[in-house]
Amino acid sequence: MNVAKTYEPKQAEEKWYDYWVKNGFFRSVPDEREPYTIVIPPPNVTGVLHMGHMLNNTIQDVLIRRARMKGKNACWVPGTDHASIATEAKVVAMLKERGINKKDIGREKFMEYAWEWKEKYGGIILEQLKKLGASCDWDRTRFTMEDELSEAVIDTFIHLYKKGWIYRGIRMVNWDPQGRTAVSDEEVIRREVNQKLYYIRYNVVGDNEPGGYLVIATTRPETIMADTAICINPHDERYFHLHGKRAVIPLIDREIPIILDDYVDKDFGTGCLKVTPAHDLNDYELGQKHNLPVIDILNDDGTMNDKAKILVGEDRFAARKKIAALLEADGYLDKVEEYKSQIGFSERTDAVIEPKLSMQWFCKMDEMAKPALDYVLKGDIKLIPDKFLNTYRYWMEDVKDWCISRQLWWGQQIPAWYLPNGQFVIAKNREEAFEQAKALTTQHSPLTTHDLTQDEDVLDTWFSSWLWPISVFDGFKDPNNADINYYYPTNDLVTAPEILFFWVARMIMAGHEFRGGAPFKNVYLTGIVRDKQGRKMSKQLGNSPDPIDLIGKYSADGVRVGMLLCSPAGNDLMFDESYCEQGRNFGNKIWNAFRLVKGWEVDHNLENPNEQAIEWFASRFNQALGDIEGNFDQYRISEALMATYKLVWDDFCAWYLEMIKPGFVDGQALPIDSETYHRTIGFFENILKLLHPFMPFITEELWHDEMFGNRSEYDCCIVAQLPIYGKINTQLLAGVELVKQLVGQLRNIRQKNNIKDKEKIDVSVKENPSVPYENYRAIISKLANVEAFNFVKDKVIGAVSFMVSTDEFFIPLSQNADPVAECARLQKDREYLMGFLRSINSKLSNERFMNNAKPEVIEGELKKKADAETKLRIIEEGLGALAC
RNA sequence: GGGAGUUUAGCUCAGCUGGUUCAGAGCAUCUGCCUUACAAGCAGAGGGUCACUGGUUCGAACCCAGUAACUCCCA
Repeated sequence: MNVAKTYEPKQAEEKWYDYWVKNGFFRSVPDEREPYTIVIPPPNVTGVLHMGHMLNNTIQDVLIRRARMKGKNACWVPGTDHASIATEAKVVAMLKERGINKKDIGREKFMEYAWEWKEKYGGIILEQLKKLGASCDWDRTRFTMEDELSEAVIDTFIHLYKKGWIYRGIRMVNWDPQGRTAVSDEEVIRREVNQKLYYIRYNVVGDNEPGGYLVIATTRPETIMADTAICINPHDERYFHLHGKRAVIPLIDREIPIILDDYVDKDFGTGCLKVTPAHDLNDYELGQKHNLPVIDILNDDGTMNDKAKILVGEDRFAARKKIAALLEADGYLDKVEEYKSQIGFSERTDAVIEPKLSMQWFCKMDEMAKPALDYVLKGDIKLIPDKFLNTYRYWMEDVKDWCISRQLWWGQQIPAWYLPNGQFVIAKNREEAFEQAKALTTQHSPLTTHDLTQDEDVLDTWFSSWLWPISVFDGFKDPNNADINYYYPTNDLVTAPEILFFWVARMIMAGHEFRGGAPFKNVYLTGIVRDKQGRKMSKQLGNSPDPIDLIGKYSADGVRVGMLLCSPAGNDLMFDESYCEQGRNFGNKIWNAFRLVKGWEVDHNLENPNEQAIEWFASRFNQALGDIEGNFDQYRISEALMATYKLVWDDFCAWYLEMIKPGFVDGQALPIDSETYHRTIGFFENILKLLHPFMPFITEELWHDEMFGNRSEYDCCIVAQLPIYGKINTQLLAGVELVKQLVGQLRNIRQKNNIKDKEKIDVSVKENPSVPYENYRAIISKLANVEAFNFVKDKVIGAVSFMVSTDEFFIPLSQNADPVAECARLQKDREYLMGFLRSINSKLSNERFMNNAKPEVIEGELKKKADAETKLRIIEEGLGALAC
């Protein structure tokens, strides 16, 4: 036989992926079958595959392949999002390298470069998914910034604006000075950072005494020039003398009022709070309340502007150091303390977020949040695992308006058009805007289309993504088309809990608003992939293996299995390469089982000696099939995999194949009978089907081997129908369980007594055992190399004895068993059994137990008692025979 | 500071409505094997005070209360 000893996955992976694509197995078009739909969480178009994607997409592929094999019309829609901040940052960096400044070339030219970038790098991540085996319908690949999807975004904006749900307003936003854009609350990552708390003296006007100053504590001394008040708690006795006074900002000598508000915590810092409305959210609110002016001293890039009066042009962090020195030099700095606090960082650029007042577009959430919450509460949409329900509710009940504008170019430009007088209209294009604008203006001031200027900003990428399940099926352009009617709502969504709110929740809102229903039925939330030390895998830390390297090392099937082995739903997974190794080894095991069967020669004249083994495995297979189905129903994918793994490795390879495989005579392999052979091929084929969703490549490779017969072009594992649940012979299953225990005992005794596997042994069992062992003679003698299997009336003196269930076995050895050791063993067993009986008897004699316990529990106890008593009697006989 | 979650074998996890002396799986470990499918393997074995303290119960890994550690979310 010239089949390689180890499985070589490389060629198989390429060959079969191409074959699947070529034959259109991933392709889905509406037909009369039941649809099963997944839309991919669109990865960032400029991104590369990381471990999180691997996990996420492996799960989706398992689900989609399984659905396909259950006869559903499975459709997995792939695509990418345009990731405005990340992509724009990359394009800006590329231009910078070429010596080009974004501002110099203007919007249009910039967009050309950006598209060029997208065309060049945009496909990478999808190509990588193919390596993993992802069976997406590539003909349906979408991109959130392609024309049709962009149109959907603009139409949505206009729709919501007309409803009064989109408005423009000045708000404190999270400003990313590096990306020079506002980012949403969800894109801010808070981290605890060691900082310094500066204690700064402010002189009090009209108080020239030596102690005529107050002290404030701040972590941001560079913002003192933006102060517009000092606030104290009206009940703070220390500061009664300051009521109605004014203070002077050091260095710039500007006078500001001292105001009173309960908001100030008397115990924090000095009890005096500097109020800087332009640079702190709480201060802003305080400022609104007290009608304070707003002085913004920072430029968009985080440098000081001329309103700061000093340190103009300095970066905020440089300014902080310098101002501390200036304050100290002039005697305004009381002291500096170490201080720990949470600081926000931009998820995209990692820059420290600057609270900043700016004009932004917002989408009102309250009305949309309510129905979106109800879908989940009522169970129309199931979160898996359901522990996320609480978090979801908590967030949705207190949802803030969504800041949807971004100060970028890469994205859909906001369809707001400004008139010269500052008024604006919302329209799909300049012409429509002009029509609307005309209505706003008086006849005396004629307007031309060129007088309109479009809003410079673009929409948040999530404002595209939230439409994804609808827009990929052109549900906006053509709300009644065949695709959306067939595929939508989708079935399962597989994503990370981190984006439960800003993606999942908003998709539900969009589903309700635009289609009047939920966009999917189940949301499977995966965990975060962490390294062995529990750290989140990230590029910055460099603790993430390259998925493509992993595939090269362990095969795509191996990595898929590796990911799933350590991924309980919703819990983080501590990834380790050794799981992939386990996956690879599993592939090799399957390969070798195949080699074994392939090597058999069939003799049609032979009788089938393996009836029991065959019937047993058929039952065992059906039993496992039920377990696996149950696991999938509950989305316990890693358990479904483990059940499959054990079925294949333990039951099929270690037991079944060993039971039936022909032996050797004089170095000559014996042939196998035709029935056993064909039944085994059938089992193997079913196993390939069961394995396929997890390990698509090796199963497809083996599927096409001639051993399984001739296959037509479209007869592929990927579209084979999963085996149908058949009947289970429970008696047979129970019998073989005992046979397996017996074989285990025999092997154990061999090892303990140094009996070689090749050396035959005789075994006797006491008459009338609980299982008809004579039926299993062939199996037992094969698996344990037993010569004679006898039934005896009495104990065999001098033999090693042991028990399986309540049956007593003897192995006569050439030299008699050591009576002392035998005695000790029996005594130990007796002790255990007596303890066991005591505990059962105490239950059975307990009135309350007898009154309260369910009848079947009591029955169970009685059965246990009877079994234990039988065993105890046998052991005592044995002890008597040994006279110890 | 508020809320949620986790804690079971060396590691990663199961353990459904309390009911076998109930503690289980995979990997890792140890021992013996290169036995003509597979050393990426075969056979066997060892390993746990179910975080801690108390309570409810005839009976608790499971229910309740408190404590500790870790993780996440929100402020």
